[in-house]
Amino acid sequence: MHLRAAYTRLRRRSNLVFSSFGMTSDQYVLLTVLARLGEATQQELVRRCYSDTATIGTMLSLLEAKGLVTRTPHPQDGRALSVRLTRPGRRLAEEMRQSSSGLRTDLAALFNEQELGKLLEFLNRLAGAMRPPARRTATPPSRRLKLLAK
Amino acid sequence: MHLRAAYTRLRRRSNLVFSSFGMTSDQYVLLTVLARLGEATQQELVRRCYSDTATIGTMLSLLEAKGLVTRTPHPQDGRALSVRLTRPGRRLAEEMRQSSSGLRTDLAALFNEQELGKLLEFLNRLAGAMRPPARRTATPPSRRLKLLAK
DNA sequence: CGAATCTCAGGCGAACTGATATGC
DNA sequence: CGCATATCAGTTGGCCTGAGATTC
Repeated sequence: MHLRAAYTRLRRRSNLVFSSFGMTSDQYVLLTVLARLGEATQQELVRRCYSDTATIGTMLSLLEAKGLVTRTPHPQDGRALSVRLTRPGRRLAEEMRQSSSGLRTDLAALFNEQELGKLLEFLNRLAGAMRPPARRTATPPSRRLKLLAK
Repeated sequence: MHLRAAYTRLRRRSNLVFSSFGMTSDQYVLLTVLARLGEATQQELVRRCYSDTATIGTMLSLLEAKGLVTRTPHPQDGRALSVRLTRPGRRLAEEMRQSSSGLRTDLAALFNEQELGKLLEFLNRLAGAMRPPARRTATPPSRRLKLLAK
């Protein structure tokens, strides 16, 4: 519940900030991750944004229509797409970052360095434990059955 | 981003657990909050679930249709509804709690008592800072203007 | 062949907005 | 009257599933 409270409120406030750009916090995350990577396959963005392929694909095609990203065939892997920010995309990401500086300042004021380290470590631990079951190339031979749907 | 990772993964895993009941983690939260309160107005559930009136209203009318909750006029306040779990509602909440015991065990194993205390305190601090602007019965006489929307 | 990347179609739960009725 | 509680209608963004095409 605490996690829920913190996350939903942060997201709500972020959405408020970004709504003036006609963007959402999820789209901001995507742009920011992309800005940091420079170039990435959709698959990689899926992992880094904790989303799924269909959603990321849809979001990217929207951002592409807005001229914020480009998607070109990946040189080494014909299946994949290489996604990059365009100049306007990079600019928008920067503008959004600046417009959320107040929010980030507020957040930074909440924790001292040591506390922040601990908090991030705790969240990391939690996210690690909740990692989706590692993709197995073949489903393990046998598995406890826990169906019992209502 | 860490908060995002932890929350989305936890929610995803929870949804997986609860999908066998045809329920979502949000609905589980609502049932659980209601079980703890015994009786509540929708407004109170909105606050405790960090949601909004329209969403809670829709969710409750669905749960009511399933026979899990009842909504009766509030005795003291004619505007409000008094929401309660039905017997089946209480039973389902308990079944869902049990079916998620494995998940909760996994979570509990991640932190010792002191760490858990710190984590909850940190999240509390964060949620507190992100609290939506306190409802003012009359907008305060003057207020720093920070509009500057794009 | 199996496995991975991506697209498409459809459906769904939850969030948000704006309007409305009603009771404080 | 203003304010609060709740409902309704409509829209949206994101998640999910299942199907298919393509490439490794």
